[in-house]
Amino acid sequence: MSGIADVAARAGVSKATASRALTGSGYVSEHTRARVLAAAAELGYVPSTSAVSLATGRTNNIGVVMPYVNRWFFAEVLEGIQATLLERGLDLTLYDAKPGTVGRAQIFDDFLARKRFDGLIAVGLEPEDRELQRLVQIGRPIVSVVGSDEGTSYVSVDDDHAVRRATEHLVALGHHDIVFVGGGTGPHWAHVDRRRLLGYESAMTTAGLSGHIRHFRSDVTIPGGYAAAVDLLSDARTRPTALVGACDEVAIGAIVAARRLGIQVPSDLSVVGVDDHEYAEMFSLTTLQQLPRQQGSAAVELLLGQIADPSRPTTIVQMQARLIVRSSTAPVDPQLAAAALDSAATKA
Amino acid sequence: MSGIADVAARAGVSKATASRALTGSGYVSEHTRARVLAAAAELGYVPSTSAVSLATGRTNNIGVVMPYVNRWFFAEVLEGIQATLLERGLDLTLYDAKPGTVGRAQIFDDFLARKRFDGLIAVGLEPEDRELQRLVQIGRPIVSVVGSDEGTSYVSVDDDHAVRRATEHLVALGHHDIVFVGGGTGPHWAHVDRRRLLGYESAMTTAGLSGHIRHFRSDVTIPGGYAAAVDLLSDARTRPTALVGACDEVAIGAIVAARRLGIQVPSDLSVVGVDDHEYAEMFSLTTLQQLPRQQGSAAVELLLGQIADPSRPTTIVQMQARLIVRSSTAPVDPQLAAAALDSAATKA
DNA sequence: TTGAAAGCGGTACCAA
DNA sequence: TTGGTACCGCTTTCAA
Repeated sequence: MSGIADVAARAGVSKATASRALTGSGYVSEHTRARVLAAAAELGYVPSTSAVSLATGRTNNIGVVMPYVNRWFFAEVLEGIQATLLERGLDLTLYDAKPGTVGRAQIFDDFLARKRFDGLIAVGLEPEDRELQRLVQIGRPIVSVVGSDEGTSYVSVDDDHAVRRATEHLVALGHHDIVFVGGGTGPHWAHVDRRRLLGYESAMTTAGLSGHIRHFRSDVTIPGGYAAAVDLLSDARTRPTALVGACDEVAIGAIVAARRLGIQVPSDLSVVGVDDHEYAEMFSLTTLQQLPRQQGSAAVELLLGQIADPSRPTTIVQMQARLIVRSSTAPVDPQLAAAALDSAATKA
Repeated sequence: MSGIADVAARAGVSKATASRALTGSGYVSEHTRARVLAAAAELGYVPSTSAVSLATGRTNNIGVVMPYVNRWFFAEVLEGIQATLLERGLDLTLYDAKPGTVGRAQIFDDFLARKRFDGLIAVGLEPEDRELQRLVQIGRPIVSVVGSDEGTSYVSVDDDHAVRRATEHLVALGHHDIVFVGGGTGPHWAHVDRRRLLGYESAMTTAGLSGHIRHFRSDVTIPGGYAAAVDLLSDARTRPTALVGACDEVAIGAIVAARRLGIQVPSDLSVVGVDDHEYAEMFSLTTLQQLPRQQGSAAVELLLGQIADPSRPTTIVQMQARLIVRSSTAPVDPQLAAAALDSAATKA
């Protein structure tokens, strides 16, 4: 528990000089610097973070706010952030702000107001107006991951492009009956899912399949996708030949459901997701890979830049998802396609 | 950005009185207290955490160290911790210490030494000796979740009991050929898995089935369980009639593998896990439920107690897992049992 | 019951 | 290049 005064005394210099030597700011002769460093090492000196913060106004800590930590995407982003901060010697304070909880209100009203951080990373937050206002009030740099239009810098994957690409892949395989699954089961859609739905719709329209546009709501989890797919696939008459999951979790749930129902993937049903989830490989899932760790990492870089120079303009980092073809997608079965045409004809 | 001096001025009292009124320590008349509180509210006063820490020596922050944040159990524990800390108004600093990384060494050598926390919760850390030493050096209260013998307080589920119970359940259904899957694929077993293996072995021995004891190594993840099960189940001659997963992830992976191989669960193969993972329901998995959130919550309580009164003795909270029977387990098929007997006879 | 003042452990300005 | 010293913002004796 020795302080800088002890180090200074041991090195035979003043506190001021010791501080300069230790922080590397200001003039210190090589000789004294060495003495001070040695003394610090001998004493096992560790600066008091609160004293440093109080004196400098910097906390060397970054706040991370996210609504979940137990979903793959969020956990990955968190690990990416953590790893990058670690390299920079910065701490990370986590705020778990689940929508609609008192805890969340408390985080926005009390915790964030304490400003125990130099900057904030908001992951998939989708703040309400009141919350957004709070965020702004804090007056610290903010970077969002999967940001909506918060007027802050953000990094995210190009959702429109990703799902468009996914849909095109299915279209290229001859599919027409392609349904989009996701969006949650609550009253309103999550922004990400909304954007992805639009990507699907525009790809369908471009392909001249606007008449086939169909979406089916599901929680964006594996059990959610499973439950939705059981509903969606049970009736052979309305069963699509292909399915786009709002994310891999939904897609995986759908694959599990299909198998349970005796529907072969990909011969009876093609499935594509977005994420490249850790289980994607095991389920041979064709997907659009986004790299959440890199997004986390990029968010840190962006934020640190903003902290270093607050006048830096708001920046957007848009990453492109990459198509990974595994074996959950296949050319549409001619018979199925014919059947679909028939039923379409019947309807008409 | 108004400080306590502003509040004091506005309330027409001294800083000292304002501080007393705000923190609720020491004598303050009702009248002045009200005035101070009102002034603080009007100014939107928020105390500077670094100043408070510097003056009191308390950070109002808890450190959490865990090797993963993207595995179900850890994420759940983390959420439990977070929620409980939130209620208490405490911040949480996360340290993601992956075994064998430079980041981990850095955490132990630099980050933890900064002591930016009043206490530490270590989740499934399994520290090496050097690390353990560091932990002790810090001189702050520590509580472990899934603790090994660190000489600290800890909370965990009774692994031996859980797996014993799981095994007994299978034995009661007439199974003899029961294999334990887990332990990771690395050079050494994780402590938890080791304890669980022992529980399995002792249950088998008690049931007079010591000759049938068999374990199969697998990463404790869904893909890990899947891969292991594919190996284990492919050969019909060595295929067990029942399987105990070191955790639900392994068990779920095994179920997925079995289905892929055309092996019916539970008629051809009974599977039981430990956890009650969020996917357990969807896979109808019979399991021993442990409640990681509650473990996280209990860890916080324990830690806060220790912080409030450092002389408090080391305490162990051992939770009991509860058997939840779903439909991944069934009485052993008489034919399979007979076949197993035959092969045993052949071997003998 | 209240106030003055001395820290808490650093940083940084200014003078030497 | 170094040292003295005034803060940073709050808590906490101690005296009034």
